[in-house]
Amino acid sequence: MPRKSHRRRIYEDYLGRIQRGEIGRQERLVDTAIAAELGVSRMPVREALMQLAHEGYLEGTTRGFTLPSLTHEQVLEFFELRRLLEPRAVATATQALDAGSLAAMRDAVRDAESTLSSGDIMLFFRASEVFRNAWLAAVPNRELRQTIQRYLGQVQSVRMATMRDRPTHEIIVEGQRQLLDAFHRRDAVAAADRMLRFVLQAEESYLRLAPESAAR
Amino acid sequence: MPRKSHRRRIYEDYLGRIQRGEIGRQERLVDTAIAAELGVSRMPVREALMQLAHEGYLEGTTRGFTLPSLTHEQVLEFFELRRLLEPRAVATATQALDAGSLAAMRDAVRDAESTLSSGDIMLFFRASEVFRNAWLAAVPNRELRQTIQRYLGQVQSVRMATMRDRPTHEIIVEGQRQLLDAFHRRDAVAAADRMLRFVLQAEESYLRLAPESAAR
DNA sequence: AGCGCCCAAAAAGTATACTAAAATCTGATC
DNA sequence: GATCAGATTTTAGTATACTTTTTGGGCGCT
Repeated sequence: MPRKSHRRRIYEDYLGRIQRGEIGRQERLVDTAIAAELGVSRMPVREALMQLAHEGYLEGTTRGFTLPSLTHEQVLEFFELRRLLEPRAVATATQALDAGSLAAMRDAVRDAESTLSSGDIMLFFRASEVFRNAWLAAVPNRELRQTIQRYLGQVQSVRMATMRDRPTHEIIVEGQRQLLDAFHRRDAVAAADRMLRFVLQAEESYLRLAPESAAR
Repeated sequence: MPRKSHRRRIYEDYLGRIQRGEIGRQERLVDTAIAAELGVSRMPVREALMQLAHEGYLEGTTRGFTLPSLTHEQVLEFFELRRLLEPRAVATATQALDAGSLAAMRDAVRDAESTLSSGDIMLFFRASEVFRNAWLAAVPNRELRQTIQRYLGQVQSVRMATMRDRPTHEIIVEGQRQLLDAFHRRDAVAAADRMLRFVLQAEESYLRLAPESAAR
């Protein structure tokens, strides 16, 4: 009777939770516990969790699955990938964005701006997700898009942490404003340039906030 | 008593077969059949095959796992990724290569040159693998390396096909010669430039040999 | 109290069995 | 001869039970 398999539904459920930052760093996902909660057997749960692990969203330990613990070095490595891929990605997206995506990004930037005074970090976080997902969905190269999505899922917790920092908060909102402007003007070159600057600024923020220490 | 799990051994076994091109395009990998052959149950085999599918090395169909069937568009998308990542990757590898890797690449280029007259395509193919794996292993950025490896596994069949073409054969050997020269001189800039040209040439070869048609 | 050893609990791994869905085959009907 | 319905087979999906490995804790020893 299930049009989608249990495995697939559980996979999508937990992928969403991870991407929305709903899984704590110390939380341990164990197949038997989840299976009992959902009223299914271990196997579909186990396979869903293993799939998430294979895709880098979780880390399999000998005592349940947890969020991957990134080292300082790994975070810097992801920033190198971002520098290489994201400028090109936004450039190609600029030429493919439709009116709906542009409107969604306008709303997202407005929400993000409002959090500068309200201090609502969770809204800021969600608005940033909306903004990013909107342009990312417009990237025509599917493989490029998936590659970016893969590592973005992994650095979720790092982004979460840096976004709580006030100067970083302002930098991100300003970056989104200018990217949006470039999108509206269909200026792919400006978008690429701004995105590269954006990534470099994010890296600086990270280095300033996490000097030497383990990345979380 | 198995130090490694069945799943892991089967995974590594079939990953190797795929990467060495030992799996035919029409071949269907079915867990029950493999399990019977190996004398184990379905589950470890199933999980190994699913892991390979999650990582892009196989495609799960309703009738067993097969090699992924790439569309023309997908192949072009992978070439875009290669243009973005591989020049940077070789540049950083240039500065990290040790003597052993350099020696391995010298031997590989020598083997590849010999196949220009002998026509031994399989030796040429293996030598190219050795050459590529040698510099790839020296890329310090682990995430970058893994990203490259992921898509290289998928375009295996396309590479196989283009390498049978005589002009392409010559282009590849010449590219390897010049890359090796840059590596020896520790000239990261030259290596990056040559790799970009190499990827562009490979793309041209592909377009010439597979005009419009599905990529198999 | 500190140390190690052994045992029990927890979780991964594997085996087996059953169910569901999809593809292929078969034969009847037009 | 073509086509379609149903049966059969093949394979994926799930459930359950058993085994192995790992970990943490208790217990005795010094």
